Amino acid sequence: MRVRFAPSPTGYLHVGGARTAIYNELLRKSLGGEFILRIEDTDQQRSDAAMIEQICNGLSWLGVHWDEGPFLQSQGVERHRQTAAALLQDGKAYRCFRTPEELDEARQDAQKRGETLRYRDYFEPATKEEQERRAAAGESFAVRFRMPDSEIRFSDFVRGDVVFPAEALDDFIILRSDGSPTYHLSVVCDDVEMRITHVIRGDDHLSNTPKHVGLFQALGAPLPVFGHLPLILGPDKKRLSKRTGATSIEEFRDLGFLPEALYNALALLGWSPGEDRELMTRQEMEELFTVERINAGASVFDRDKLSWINAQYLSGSSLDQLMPHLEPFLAEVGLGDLGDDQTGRLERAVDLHRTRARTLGDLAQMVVPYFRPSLDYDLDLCTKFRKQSQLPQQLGALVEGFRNLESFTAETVEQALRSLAEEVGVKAGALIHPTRMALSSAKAGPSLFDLVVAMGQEASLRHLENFAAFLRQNPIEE
RNA sequence: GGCCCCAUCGUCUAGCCAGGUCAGGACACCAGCCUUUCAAGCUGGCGACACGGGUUCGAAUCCCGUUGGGGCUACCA
Repeated sequence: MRVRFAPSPTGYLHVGGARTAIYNELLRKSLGGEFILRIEDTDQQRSDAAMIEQICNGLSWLGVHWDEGPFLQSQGVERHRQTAAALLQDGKAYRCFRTPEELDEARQDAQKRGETLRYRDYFEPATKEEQERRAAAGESFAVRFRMPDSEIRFSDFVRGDVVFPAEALDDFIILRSDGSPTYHLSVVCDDVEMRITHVIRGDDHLSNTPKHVGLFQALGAPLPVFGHLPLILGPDKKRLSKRTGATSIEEFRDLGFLPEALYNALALLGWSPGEDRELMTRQEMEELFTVERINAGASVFDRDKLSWINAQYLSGSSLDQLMPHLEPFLAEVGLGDLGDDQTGRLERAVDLHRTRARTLGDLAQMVVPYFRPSLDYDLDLCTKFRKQSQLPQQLGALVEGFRNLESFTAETVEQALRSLAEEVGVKAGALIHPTRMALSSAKAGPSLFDLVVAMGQEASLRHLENFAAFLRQNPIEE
């Protein structure tokens, strides 16, 4: 079996395209075969080389692998033209000498009468002899495919059997008057050439499929199996657009989502393996994937669910998997050149905070205090502590207690803090909370004793001393 | 307008094809537990078969219609 993902490089890789690519890959993996990447750049004006690279990069980042390509559709134009010529020769297509203006006018007239213009009802194709005579005389023409005069039916594994009555079908252009092939001709030619067996693409092509079926038949090529994926909607239930949030894969990457998480989320959008399975490894998805379980209805892309899935991957992945993805975000918060000697501390810190983060950006932010020589404390957040006149000296005692510890572990640190609390007659919490503030300038976070150990003895003492000094300088008298 | 497609909690969905479980799960939200705090985790709660007709002892499930969404109707893809 051979599948293809065939984006047109008129824009970046968006979530809809990415999901189509994912389903293609999943089907390929579950059935075995080849996955071909083909860039549909027949519209040269709107195609852009930078976009092609962006699409490939997006797929690579997501972890979608293709076996062949990327092939540029534009490289096949000569072959497509020859196909059109053969169709013309066989009388399966004909030269159309009407100008676009003429057609436009006829269409508008029909519109006024409340009708839809059907080319083949209004314009009798010229006889073959006349066609050749006028062409030889240098008259400009487009090549129009003669649709069969019968209904077209095909089966779609998402929709079931789809029937288009003969009256709804019309002859359509396969070669423009400048000799360039149109999309419909090119896709079919390439799908035939590449021996594609399964065509998975967006819903918007469902109505185009009868044209393609007509072409496949005229070419005497076996029909591939079709599957048309429903649209992905934004939270407003309208087609996903930039107005309502991120739409490109790169945006999601920059927002701090892991590729595995996005892949999982996108796979679940319109497909479900049943049995209430949601979080799956790629291998599990490949094993569980069947086209029969793809939904026909459009679905809203839920950012909250993606965030949750991302959080699950953030806490579930190994540090080895996680760290490379985190790197760019560390750089963004000024932690780009931490030196190898800090790797251990960094990993401990990441490990401590990963269950608290939803995105890589969150995580990078949380880790910042571990690598700052001193922290800025927020006066308002510290109001409570500033009112406690005994606190600076208690923290001083804590510094001494920590300094004298022979081994610096969560247990020994906890013991030291608790015994000091008992000594000075306060609850442990009365020392725990200011210590957390001292070390992280935050009022909440991981278990304090884990935090102290991850911070390290030297840095902990330094922050504690700084914080005590800050409190002495900013007291609130009561 | 014509043709084609779609319709279960706010969202993603299971169930539909082979009618018969309090319509199940997840996200979000709310509450409780855990706890030095915040998360995570655990427990519970809230919440849906778009509407109207049929067929049937019985309909989310089958049929028809309505409404609402979407696509195509290009010498765009």
